[in-house]
Amino acid sequence: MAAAHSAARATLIDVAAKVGVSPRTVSRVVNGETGFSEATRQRVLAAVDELDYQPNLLARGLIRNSSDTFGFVITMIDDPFFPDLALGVQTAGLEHGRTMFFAVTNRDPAVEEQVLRSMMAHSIAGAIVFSEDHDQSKLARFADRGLQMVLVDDVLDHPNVCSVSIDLYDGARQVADHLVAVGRTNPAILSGSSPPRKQRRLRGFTETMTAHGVPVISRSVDLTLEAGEVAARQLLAEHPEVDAIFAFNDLMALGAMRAVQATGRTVPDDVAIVGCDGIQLTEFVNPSITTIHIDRERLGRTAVASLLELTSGSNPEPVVLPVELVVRESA
Amino acid sequence: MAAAHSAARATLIDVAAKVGVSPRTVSRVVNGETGFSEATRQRVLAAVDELDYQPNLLARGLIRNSSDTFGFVITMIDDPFFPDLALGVQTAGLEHGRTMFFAVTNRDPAVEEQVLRSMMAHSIAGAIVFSEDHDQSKLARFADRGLQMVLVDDVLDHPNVCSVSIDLYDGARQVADHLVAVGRTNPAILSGSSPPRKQRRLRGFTETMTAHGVPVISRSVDLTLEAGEVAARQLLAEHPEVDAIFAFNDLMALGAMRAVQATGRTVPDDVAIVGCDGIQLTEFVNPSITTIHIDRERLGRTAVASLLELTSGSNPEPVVLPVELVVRESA
DNA sequence: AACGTTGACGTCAGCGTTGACGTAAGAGGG
DNA sequence: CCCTCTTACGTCAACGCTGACGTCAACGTT
Repeated sequence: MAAAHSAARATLIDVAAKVGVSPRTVSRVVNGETGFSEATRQRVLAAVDELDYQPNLLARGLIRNSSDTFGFVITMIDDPFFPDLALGVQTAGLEHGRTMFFAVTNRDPAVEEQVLRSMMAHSIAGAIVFSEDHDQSKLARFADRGLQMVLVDDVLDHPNVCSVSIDLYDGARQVADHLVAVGRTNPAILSGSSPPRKQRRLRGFTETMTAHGVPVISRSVDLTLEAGEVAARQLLAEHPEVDAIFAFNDLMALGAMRAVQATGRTVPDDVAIVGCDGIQLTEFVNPSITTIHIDRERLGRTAVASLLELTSGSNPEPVVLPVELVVRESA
Repeated sequence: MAAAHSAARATLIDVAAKVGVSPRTVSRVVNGETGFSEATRQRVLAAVDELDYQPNLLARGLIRNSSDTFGFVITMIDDPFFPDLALGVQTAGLEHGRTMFFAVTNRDPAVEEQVLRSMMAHSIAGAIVFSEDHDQSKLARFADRGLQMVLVDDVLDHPNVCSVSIDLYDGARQVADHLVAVGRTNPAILSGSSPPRKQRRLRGFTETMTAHGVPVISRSVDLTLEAGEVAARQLLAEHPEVDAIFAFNDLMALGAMRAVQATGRTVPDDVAIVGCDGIQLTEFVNPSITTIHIDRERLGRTAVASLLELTSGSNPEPVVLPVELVVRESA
């Protein structure tokens, strides 16, 4: 079977031979260093163009012990939150000419370990990671081994790690205030099965409700539509008085809404529904879903900016992006 | 400004020194070659474990002139079709221990060029590409330079290229048959602004309708929800007799449905709506959308399988996956 | 006993690049 | 005219790994 037919890629040596200089000089021109005349520069560039020379990034990465590539690791991809985040990461990365390794862990710690190891083996410059590592020991170990990381919606105190998060405490507070303002008195929250440090939504909601003198029923469930539906059905069976459900993400909110409607109740008249993330879906279902809007693309861009800072040697401030409650029909 | 704190990674030489053999022997063990005793193997593996040795994939890629990494390039990511495809690609890739470069082109040919060049500079083994290159000259040029590619839903006759597609001609035929069966006589199709060779949906629909003696109104529009909405509004204004709209993808179908409803018409009583792809959204809107279901994850897995074949030297058969019409409320 | 064969290693070079350092020619200063 | 400095290069080694090939002891064969 024929191997890939390919005109062998031109190297520095080929370019150098063509111009009649040493490879080192070509390297200098290509990398924008100094130490060559304008005339030489022109001739080198012409040869680069003619031979369609492109630096071998593996060789460069090998001596520099770090490639220009970064990793992007997320837990799932069927929640539109993540594609939107990925778009921001990709766009910002491209603007800086960076190539990106990509992996979905399916919330499996073993997979997370595998992909981070693999990325390290490729000498990535750093990684943007959305992890659900419960104790952060794994992340800490990678950081100890020298992997620089930007954690999305998570924090870890380590010189190789910085953080980009979302002000979900405030978002949840806004939700609570809104629900109280529209007269709800028996709210429930479907919180995600995330690590406790990621439960700012839960704290913001319950603490604000408590301040209003309103008790909250809380359930911890999987972050999927199906889990939201099942949980809401049980919730309503056990607590028929519930008149508002705040879900950790929009998919769960949609699931909850279906459960509510399946019991013959009306949204929002009988039960108000509020989601979180502001994915496109929330606009198009009936009734449309009130949600905490997160600028996911901006979150991705910010993560890239922080990573570039981190890998260039400085220590970026943790970022916390603001959120906005978008009131629609469901609450 | 501290550089990344890192315990220098162990190399073959470190492992060899620890065991008391040559690096070449360690390499042999690590790569599962032959030529060492079982006792040596044990000792090497123990040292590998103890030093947490991981091969430097840049160095390996440099000598082999090809890394174990492959590229995955798509045009957009806000259409859930692509995340689902990505999930299949990622999962299958991971099963084979492959790391994946990822890029979104936003249908910009310049970006497509940039990312493919960048990936080639990283000596990727091959790429899975969903392109909208109108004339395929760019793809052909990359193939000529030696890049092995699997095209998704596209074909190109070149020894370095193979293809994984979807039987959308048949899908469109099923749609046409169904619409005729439920008594529609004035169908329209919102086709995408894709290259002609990707218009099998259009041909399948019109040819089948023609066979039924039914004329078809056709519009070519952008593959987005918004474009679908605008196009359907115009269509209904100019052709109020239209009683069925088949859209190239589900997002356009949803846009069309909104336009229909905005004119006071009812779906499906006044106008039937059929989409394509079978994204989750179609189940949850009201009315739920009849659509051609594509197994996107399988498509992704298949693409990986073909790429692995292609890069290992054989010439995989073009694959065409079957589709299934899922009849819901909208038609 | 001489000889080929096999297994289990080791040696060496080189993939393409860049860091560190060397050098020769010209400019500028005293 | 000598000395120093700068500019514009070139040389060499090394990054970590593996392909090609060499070596040496143990074994089996005639």
